[in-house]
Amino acid sequence: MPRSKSYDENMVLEHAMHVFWSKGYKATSVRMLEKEMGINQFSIYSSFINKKKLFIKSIRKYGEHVRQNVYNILLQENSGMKELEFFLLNTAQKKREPATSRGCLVVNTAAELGGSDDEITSEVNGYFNFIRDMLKKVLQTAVEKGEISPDTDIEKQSAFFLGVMQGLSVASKTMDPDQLNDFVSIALKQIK
Amino acid sequence: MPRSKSYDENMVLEHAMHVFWSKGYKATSVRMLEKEMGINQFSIYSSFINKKKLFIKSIRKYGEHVRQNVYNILLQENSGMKELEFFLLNTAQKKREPATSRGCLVVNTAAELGGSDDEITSEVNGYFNFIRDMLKKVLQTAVEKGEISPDTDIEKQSAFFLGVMQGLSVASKTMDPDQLNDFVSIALKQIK
DNA sequence: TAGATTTCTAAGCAATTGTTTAGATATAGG
DNA sequence: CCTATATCTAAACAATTGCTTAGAAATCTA
Repeated sequence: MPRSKSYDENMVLEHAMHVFWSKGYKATSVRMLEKEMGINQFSIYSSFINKKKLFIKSIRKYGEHVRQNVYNILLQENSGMKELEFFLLNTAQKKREPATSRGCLVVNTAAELGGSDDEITSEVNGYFNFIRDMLKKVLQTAVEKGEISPDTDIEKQSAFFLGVMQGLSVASKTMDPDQLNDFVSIALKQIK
Repeated sequence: MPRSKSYDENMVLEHAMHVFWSKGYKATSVRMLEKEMGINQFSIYSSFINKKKLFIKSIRKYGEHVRQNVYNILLQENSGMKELEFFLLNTAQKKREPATSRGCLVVNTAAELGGSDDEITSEVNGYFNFIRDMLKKVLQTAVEKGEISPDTDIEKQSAFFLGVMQGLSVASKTMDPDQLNDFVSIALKQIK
């Protein structure tokens, strides 16, 4: 009997994610979301309840996005040091593209909202746990492949590379490509 | 003939800086600034023109603050590797104190506002140039003292440690003290 | 002490914020 | 082809935003 939705919740959520990614949480108004998502405020609230819940869903969507388009190589079963090296040098080089100068949505969120909201904080922590777990696995594989020393302290190194990636997100907005390259190169050289 | 100001512009600016530091630019309202600075909106606008200009002055004030209270050791003429090591391990350990979980105001600003405003962007860049120059000098001294190899590429290493410090600001909000320690330890070990 | 001049108080401004609501519109099942 | 029910449009909501203003209060010079 009911009327059917004229939009795909998954599609409009992806648009919302990009707005939050570009502008940050506070600077994104519901009016902007309306335009960018292509649906009315009523529809936003009926699908996502309120702005904060939409933001949290956007962070999750961002997680899906990077899994598929950014960390896909690192998430492959046999990815090791070569892939990590390629990934880091590659993201350092991508600086010129404006899409990269947005940095990481989750790093931006951690910086903007700090620990001011519990739900958002736990979402942020969940994301970084995922990144660290991914790094652990990559480093473990690298050891098994003999690319790095079997004495490598994977726990410490995964914390290190997570820190480097967080720094990279900020640095991508403030450093030129050469400096970014230096930063990443030294981070990598250290483990060889 | 005129009436005299009942507040010290320098004092109230310091209070404004702390509000921006804790809450970020967008999340800080002029009403909050009124309360925290202890003066009326009229006085805020008569002394600082508008919110953005007050924010920029707050960033500069933050620069003074860290020069005197955070980087004072590193800024001493003969500071080298020992001081850099002490500084990094120390800030990694200070995590439990809530004052530290605010991260760095300028990193937060870079993340929140990206390149959305030219004046603010150039203020952010100026700050990071100062940090990198400070690091260069410290590393140069470390070479002269024989603490690190004379072959050290100071340009690259200063970019690296700047990136580490930017990462540290984000990580201080998301990592536990042990992980922070691991992050910093590896960053330091690499140069020895 | 008088008066010129600035600072302060506090109310008010229009614009924007997140969120809600009333009524028109469309659609699937009987 | 109805009609129940959900979706949409668009206007409105109170609260808050950054900023301004009119008038009262205070102070230094003369």
